[in-house]
Amino acid sequence: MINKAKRHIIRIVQESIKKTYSVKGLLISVERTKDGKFGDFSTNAAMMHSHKLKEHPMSIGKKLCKNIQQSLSKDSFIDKVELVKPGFINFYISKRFWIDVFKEVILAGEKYGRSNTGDGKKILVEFVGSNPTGPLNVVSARAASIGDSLCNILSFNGYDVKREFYINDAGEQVSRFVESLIARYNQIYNPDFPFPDDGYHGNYVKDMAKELDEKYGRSLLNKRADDVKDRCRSFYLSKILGDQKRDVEGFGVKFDVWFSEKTLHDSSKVTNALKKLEECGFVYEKDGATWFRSTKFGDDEDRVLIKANGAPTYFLADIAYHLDKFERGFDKAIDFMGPDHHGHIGRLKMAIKALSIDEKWLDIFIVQQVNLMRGGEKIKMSKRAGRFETMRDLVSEVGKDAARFFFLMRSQSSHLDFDLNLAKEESSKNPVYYVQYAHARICNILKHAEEGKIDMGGIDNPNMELLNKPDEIELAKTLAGFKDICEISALTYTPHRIAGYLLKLAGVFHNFYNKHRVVTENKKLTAARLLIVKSTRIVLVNGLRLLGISAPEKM
RNA sequence: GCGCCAGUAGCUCAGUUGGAUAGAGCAUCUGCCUUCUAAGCAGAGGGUCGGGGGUCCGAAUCCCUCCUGGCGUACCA
Repeated sequence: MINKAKRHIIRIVQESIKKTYSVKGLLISVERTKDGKFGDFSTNAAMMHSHKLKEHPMSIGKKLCKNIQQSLSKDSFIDKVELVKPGFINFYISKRFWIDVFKEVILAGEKYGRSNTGDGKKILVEFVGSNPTGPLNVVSARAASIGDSLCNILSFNGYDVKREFYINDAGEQVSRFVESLIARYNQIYNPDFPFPDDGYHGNYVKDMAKELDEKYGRSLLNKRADDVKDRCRSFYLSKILGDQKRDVEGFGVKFDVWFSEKTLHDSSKVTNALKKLEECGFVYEKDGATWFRSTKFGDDEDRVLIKANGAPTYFLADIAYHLDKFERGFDKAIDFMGPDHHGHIGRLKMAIKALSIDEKWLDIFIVQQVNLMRGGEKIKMSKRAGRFETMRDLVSEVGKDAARFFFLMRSQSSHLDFDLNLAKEESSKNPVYYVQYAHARICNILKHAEEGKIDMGGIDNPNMELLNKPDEIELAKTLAGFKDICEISALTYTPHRIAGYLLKLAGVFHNFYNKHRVVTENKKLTAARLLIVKSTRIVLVNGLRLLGISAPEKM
């Protein structure tokens, strides 16, 4: 709808330029105005080209404007064209044009807002992935909301999207965890058994040791160390991954692939990646270790790929992982990483470059930290104390909808203060309810209309001309903007725009609701207004679905 | 020291890639429920967009510089 208008206006302006000036190749842009007092669309053509044409913007604008006005046919959907102060040419669109949106929405239904900008491109989004050394925390919850919602949005725009969870089930941290677990297990029988200095202190390790004890009893005490490690490893991994999977699914996220880092090592993909880097000439040996010449790409120092002890670093494994993604045929890969991965990003991109993969193939975003607040007080998060920091506790306290919405209101790159009291509050202060309430209200109107058994003679084709109140037009314009928002949000990987849009739409609707009754004695008007309300509902539902948030019919 | 991110209303944050008088929510104040949900609406106050330069017809947005905060700067992940 908006695109249609935009294209039309661009053509008109171009023709007008052609008629007035002989200069060729002048680009013009037409934008939606952000304020209604400047009309609906505007072009800055006169200002943009005043330099090239060596003429004052207002003077150019005057000519163009006059031309355009003359060329408008009587049945054009452009009501008015005017030239304003610095040189903007503003276009006012007729009410009739906007009103058509309601029918368009109803017709498209759950498809309304979709686009095909993705053109079936295969895109892999990796998010949440973490060390399997404990329950998922609130930052993971934030990443889950953002990653999942972005995937929804990308699919909505015609991309072929896969969600992937990377399990860091190899390397140092896992060994450390196993050591901690073995220590806790031993402590059941011998309280003096030493606990490793760099071990995991959380209480869940003790709980897990108890479960281990339930399964094996004393039998592990006198087994070979290697054997014990293996058993503990697989015991705890399946346990923790099971928990993480449940947490994530309880949050409404379903991953297509749970990718194990260990399989990269086992399948020699890691060594292959190293070989490729070698072939490209960016690898050398020093001090018994194998290094990546990242300084060639602007790094401060070169980075280790194979440690002196012969074990590959996380860095090398991650290179192998991304090479694997590339070889799986994805047109694009997106990673969401935790704040602690800051330094890693640049290096990973360097490695990608070294493998002569297009830099633009990989985009990496940091999901910033979350401060949990309660009544203005920051809750101190400490892994040791194992206090309120897990995704599960968060969801059980504030609910999936509130948690997701709060995470999706903000852009992922900024630090977030998450107020638990506010998220829990069932009141006007809580933005989640604000949006959901709009939906519930609509459902109630529809129910009311049905119960009233109002006979809608000729309801099949209500007379939309009856809709001419400013609030109705405003609603139409807002609904028309949904598609643009979806597209921008997909193109810039910013799901929070959808949340922002929904808040706006809910506001416009609440305003309309308070000023006008939908179901009245006036049957024709009722029929037309029911169409408004139904189409608003569709957009609310579509938007909430993109965020993974429910649209309750009653509140 | 170096690198990345941030600094916008009392608080928490948006700002569609350079547009017009910088926007929401919370908090504060004033109105609105015999009529489809008041979890709502309308209105008011509140700003040197961290400071200073520069580019441009036009800057919160781009460039330079300084100040402040967070994080990173491992043969951890």
